Amino acid sequence: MSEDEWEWERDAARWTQFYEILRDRIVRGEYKPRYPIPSLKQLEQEFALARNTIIKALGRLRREGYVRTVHGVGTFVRPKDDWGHEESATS
Amino acid sequence: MSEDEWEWERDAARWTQFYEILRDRIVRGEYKPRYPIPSLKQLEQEFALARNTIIKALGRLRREGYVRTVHGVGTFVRPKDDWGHEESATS
DNA sequence: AGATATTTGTTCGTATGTATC
DNA sequence: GGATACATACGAACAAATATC
Repeated sequence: MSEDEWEWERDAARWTQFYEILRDRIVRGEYKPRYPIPSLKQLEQEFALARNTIIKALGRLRREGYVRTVHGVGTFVRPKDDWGHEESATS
Repeated sequence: MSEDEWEWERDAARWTQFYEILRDRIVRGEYKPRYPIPSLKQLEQEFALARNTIIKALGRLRREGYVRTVHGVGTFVRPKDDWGHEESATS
């Protein structure tokens, strides 16, 4: 634990780099379809990022079909077939 | 929708022009007393302005008694009696 | 049923870096 | 140099939806 100290690049926005990290974890299977990714609070702590920054990255993952969010519950990885689809209707 | 493309004058600061637009909307009654004006995010989108620019305009509206802001909630139009008063204590 | 905790969502506040005029 | 304006990022307050006890 406490990897801490993420090395954020200076030439790219943090929320974009963070988006890529999460997307990689999904694609690599570290976060599996139908399961929730860590909560905002956990992500805030793991990456030492502000809530808003995380939400911005999740918004992109959502738009691109990688995750689905349920208010008050969590954010879940969607089936592979949905990835990169800019919106679909599947679970 | 998507009026987009506001014609900003070149000879006046944008935040001043924007302040005048909001003030007009209040005076004309488009934004009514006791009701909230659009959120920062909405105003950012409607006018394609930076957050800071909007906040600067709201600061003047606040100082002149047109609106009252509650952190985390919104910015509300004040009663007509308060307009142009450089600060009062009314709601 | 009710109270509390968790989680996501929205809102305003502030600060910094960069670029432009 | 100063004022303006944009993008980014952190912080904080408040709210809504859900889950748990």
